[in-house]
Amino acid sequence: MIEKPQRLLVTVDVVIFTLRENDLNVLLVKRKYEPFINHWAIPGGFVNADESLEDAARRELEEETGVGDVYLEQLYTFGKVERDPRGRVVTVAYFALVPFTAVRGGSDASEARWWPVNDLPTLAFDHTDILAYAIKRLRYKLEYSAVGFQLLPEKFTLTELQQAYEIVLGEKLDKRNFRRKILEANIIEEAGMRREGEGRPARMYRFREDAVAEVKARRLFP
Amino acid sequence: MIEKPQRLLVTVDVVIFTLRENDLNVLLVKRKYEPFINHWAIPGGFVNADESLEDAARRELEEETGVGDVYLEQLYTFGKVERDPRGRVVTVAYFALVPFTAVRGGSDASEARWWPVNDLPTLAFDHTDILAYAIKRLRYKLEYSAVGFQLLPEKFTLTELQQAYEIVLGEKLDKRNFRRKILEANIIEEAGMRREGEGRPARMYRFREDAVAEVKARRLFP
DNA sequence: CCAAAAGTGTTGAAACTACACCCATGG
DNA sequence: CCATGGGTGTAGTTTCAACACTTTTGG
Repeated sequence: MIEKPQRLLVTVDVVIFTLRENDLNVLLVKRKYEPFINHWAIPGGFVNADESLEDAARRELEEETGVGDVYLEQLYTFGKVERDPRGRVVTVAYFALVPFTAVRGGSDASEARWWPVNDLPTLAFDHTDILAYAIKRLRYKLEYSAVGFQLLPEKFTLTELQQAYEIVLGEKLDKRNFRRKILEANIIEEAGMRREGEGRPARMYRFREDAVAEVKARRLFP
Repeated sequence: MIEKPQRLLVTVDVVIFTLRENDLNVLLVKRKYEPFINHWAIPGGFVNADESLEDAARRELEEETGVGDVYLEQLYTFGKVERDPRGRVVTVAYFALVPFTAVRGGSDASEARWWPVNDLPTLAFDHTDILAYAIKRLRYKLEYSAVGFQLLPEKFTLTELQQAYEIVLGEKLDKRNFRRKILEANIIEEAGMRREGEGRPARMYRFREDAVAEVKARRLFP
């Protein structure tokens, strides 16, 4: 029963989310080669023998966005035999949350652009499945934990945070209840008292470094 | 920047849980070769080029337990560079829940035995981490969803189900509240009215095939 | 009739939802 | 002084946890 083990191609794909133009957006790259030439795809690449999976994912992320130190989480590993027509490729999918303000154009020469998740092109490979799963997981996480911040700049107002949640979850939230829950969860702290703009100035907040982002206790939102 | 992609060794490891002797147990195998010879390890093996990850996991599961059609879920993919001293090996970890009654001795020649999760030997590779994560995830899933059934035979009493939850979660639960929540969740149905034994006969239940096991709504248990 | 396990309801506390007005600033 | 967005409290409802006794069977 002992066979010589076979080595497989292993890639990481990174679903990169941001908030842009009042919509949840995802970064896709246009493929320059067959198969699926000119189709849009989730950015990704092969894992080198001398780098961990997460290192590979961060490398991809940074190549595409210029951003390294953002929220990155392993999503799922996709390993159907026929998922790549060129041969057996296992892909470890990650998802990342980046503040749009932090993005610098990708250093990579590949053509890349943001797509609203509600208006996507047809994707290469099984990337439609991967993206659908990533969106589902993001919504789920937002309901139960506090990762929403990761889509915003370091400092933000409660209204901006609420808008982020509303965009991702696709539903309106009650202002008073939202603020109460966020503040009671004790995951943000004040960061400067005001800001420019119209109307009454808002308090700014930042994520508390010492806070446990995983608010396991109960659902944060309905 | 285009390099020749490197192929990696990919294994699946399957953390197999069961209930046995009033304890949560996990199946481990004793390694017959270096490295970590004579250490205990999570059962696993290489993924063949012509089988999906889940197929490979089910193959391992069946080799060790004789059981194929049980709950199996992908856990996480571990890919640090140095996790295997022989070289780069990425492992996709799964966890399985099997009713102890269903287990037939492994067909594999390897020495295997059940270990209570509270009294484990030192494990090979990074398997201590993998197992710790699997236990955490199992507890978490049990609180929020209804997978507890998967550790029991097809038909079971509510008392047996409650005991299963108590063993995994490591805490006593209130009988009346437990029954109310389980029955309101609408995931089990009656299956024969009674059974032999001491005391008053109990109703038997089975999992409802048409039920959605993922009870997303709210925590089932405190 | 006794031992053993099954089964069943209620009450007070906590959490949740819905809801409308005043506040601070810039122009 | 007005337009704009920021900020705040309460009441009714639902959910939750805590708790003890009666029922059914076998021996």
